[in-house]
Amino acid sequence: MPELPEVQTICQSLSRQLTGLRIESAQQISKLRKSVATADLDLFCRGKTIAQICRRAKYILIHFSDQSGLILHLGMTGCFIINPEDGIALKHERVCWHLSDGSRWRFCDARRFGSLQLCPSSLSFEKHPALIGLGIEPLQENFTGQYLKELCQLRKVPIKTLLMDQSHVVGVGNIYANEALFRSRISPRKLATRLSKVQCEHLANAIQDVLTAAIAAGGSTIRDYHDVDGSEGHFSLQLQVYGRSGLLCPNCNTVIRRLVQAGRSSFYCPHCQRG
DNA sequence: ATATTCCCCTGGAAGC
DNA sequence: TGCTTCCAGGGGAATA
Repeated sequence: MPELPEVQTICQSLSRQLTGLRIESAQQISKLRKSVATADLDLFCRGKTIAQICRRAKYILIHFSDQSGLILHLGMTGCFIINPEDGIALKHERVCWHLSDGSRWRFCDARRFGSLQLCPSSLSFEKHPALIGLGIEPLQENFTGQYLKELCQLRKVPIKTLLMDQSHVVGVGNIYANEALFRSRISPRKLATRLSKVQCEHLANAIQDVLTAAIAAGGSTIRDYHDVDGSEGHFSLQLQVYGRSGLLCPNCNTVIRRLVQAGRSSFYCPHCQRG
């Protein structure tokens, strides 16, 4: 479900609502792809204060004041709800934390592709196995056309597959890979190694532009994604190719096509994206 | 080492 | 109305 803009939006909301609160107790209600037994989770979290919440790739990092923390991933359908304690489990509620202000922070996830991992104070977040192999943050200043060109060199994968590989560039998933390629007029099938310097410049800029615009719009709600307060992301209205096969290209009126790459749908305009 | 394929799981939409 | 099939913002393990 969530890519960088959605995770960023959720992090900002969590940060506003949870920073400074203490965890009274924690409970795992049912398992996720990676999760922690209730007894261990409760022992780990109990009495700790939430100092800071930030994002790395599509992971949410909960920093406690004792330097330990939690590493959360939303998978495809994960979401959070924070509301007054009512003692009633929500549908698909997987983990919950009881907080010092009387509220309950719930991690819900229908498909259970999400994950929860512990990061002890003895281990810095960057060295945690979940985060150690991750690639560059695309909104960082050193993510340039030149950097992307070097990444593409020697790689005989389609550029779209490379963009979605979190060990190279993080945060770009299926929606924004498709949109960035459309904006830079590059075919999703083009082999990474065959991109020119200029195309890499355009693509790096397109990735930054589309992610920035999506963050400003609060992300893209296609079906499941909602912010912590339940609100939808409005960037879905600005999507130009994602999910639009059979509809007309906004630039040239050619019919947008769908193809499958590495098991995921790609959407593109066969006329605009010939490069 | 690096690149596709399959699987994890649930629910909504579309087709018959 | 109901059953079946396909599809979904991710990632990791098992294959080629």
